[in-house]
Amino acid sequence: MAENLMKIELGSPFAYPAASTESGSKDIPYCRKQKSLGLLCSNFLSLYNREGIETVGLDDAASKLGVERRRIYDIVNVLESVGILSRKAKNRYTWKGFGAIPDALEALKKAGFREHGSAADTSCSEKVSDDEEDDMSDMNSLSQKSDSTSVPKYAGAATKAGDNRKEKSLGLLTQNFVKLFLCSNMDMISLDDAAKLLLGDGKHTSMTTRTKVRRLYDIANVLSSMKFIEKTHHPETRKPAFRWLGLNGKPQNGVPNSMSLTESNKRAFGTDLTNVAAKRFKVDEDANHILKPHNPNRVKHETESEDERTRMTVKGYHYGPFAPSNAPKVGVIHDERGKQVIDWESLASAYRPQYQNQALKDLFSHYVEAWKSWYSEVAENSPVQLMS
DNA sequence: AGTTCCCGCCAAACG
DNA sequence: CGTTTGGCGGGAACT
Repeated sequence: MAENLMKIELGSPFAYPAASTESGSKDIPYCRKQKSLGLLCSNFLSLYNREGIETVGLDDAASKLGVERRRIYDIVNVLESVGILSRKAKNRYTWKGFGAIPDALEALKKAGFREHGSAADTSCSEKVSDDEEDDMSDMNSLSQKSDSTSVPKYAGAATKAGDNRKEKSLGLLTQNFVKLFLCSNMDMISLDDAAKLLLGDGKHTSMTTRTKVRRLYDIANVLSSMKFIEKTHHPETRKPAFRWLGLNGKPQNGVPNSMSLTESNKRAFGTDLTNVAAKRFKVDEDANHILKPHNPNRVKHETESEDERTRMTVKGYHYGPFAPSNAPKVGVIHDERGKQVIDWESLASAYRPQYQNQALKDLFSHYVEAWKSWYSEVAENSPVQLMS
């Protein structure tokens, strides 16, 4: 009997059909697509990404977007992980805007490297903590107390089922997911693999993984709507995976002349701890990536006709100033981090991961190592486009 | 049949 | 105690 119904706000321009218990059924059958987190995120962003906004209330957002509170928490948590929002108080978040993203990502990258500074580099040149100024952005609210933030590392005993709540938060998961892209050489990964990696130690029950993957889907949808990542497919294995786009397809500043001065613009875009040079656009996947170890795929046809948009043309909603970005933005930054032009996915499939739960860290190093050796081999063989 | 992932129950966390 | 947050996983929409 304990029937607990959450009431759904109606009457907003986005009011979803809601489960019409009986009768009625005059309108749309129900379209899952229109209720996706990704779409909700787009709406959320276009609703708040405008001048004048400096705080967002959860209740306000929920009713304006026509969704239950629960959904707002999901959106807000991942947005906060990327720096767009910041929890100010109960029921209230501070709008930081897209301008805060670069710094947030930078901080994540640093944190990521700090955590598992393996890498097994030949010279093992640990980059001393030089870098004057240091991360300007606060240590982020998500960074809990000491303790191993993300990846719990190998731990023989149970991780003291104490504050597991936070360790499993969507926000933390998001950050770790992003770190995966920022700190490793892999720029394409399947959610399943990501789940295993981020699962940390612990026993991998089929169920725990499933749950984690569910969460990753949620995150991926939001990140996708912001164009941080893009869904693709592994070249050989038709397995779906996500590729990191970073700050490539989006304008850095929403408004042309941000009112007053942008206080958060301290450093230019020299950001990158990985050397290498600039990458040019995205490397399309197409049918040309063989796992041939000697594959001189430098030719890279720049066709990129894989665009078949599908611009999620909702009934009548529009994103605000950002999202779509089909046209070449003029003020685009040069790429926040030099990524290799080479696609590492080829060898990835060759290495067919089968790691289980023992060493995620090892796996990590493996990827790096594998890529390195392969890369140097190719580099010697051909010029590769690494122009600085 | 497998993948994607929305819904909302219900328990921590926080007044 | 009531609220706010937000894990978590069933199971339905979508390949």
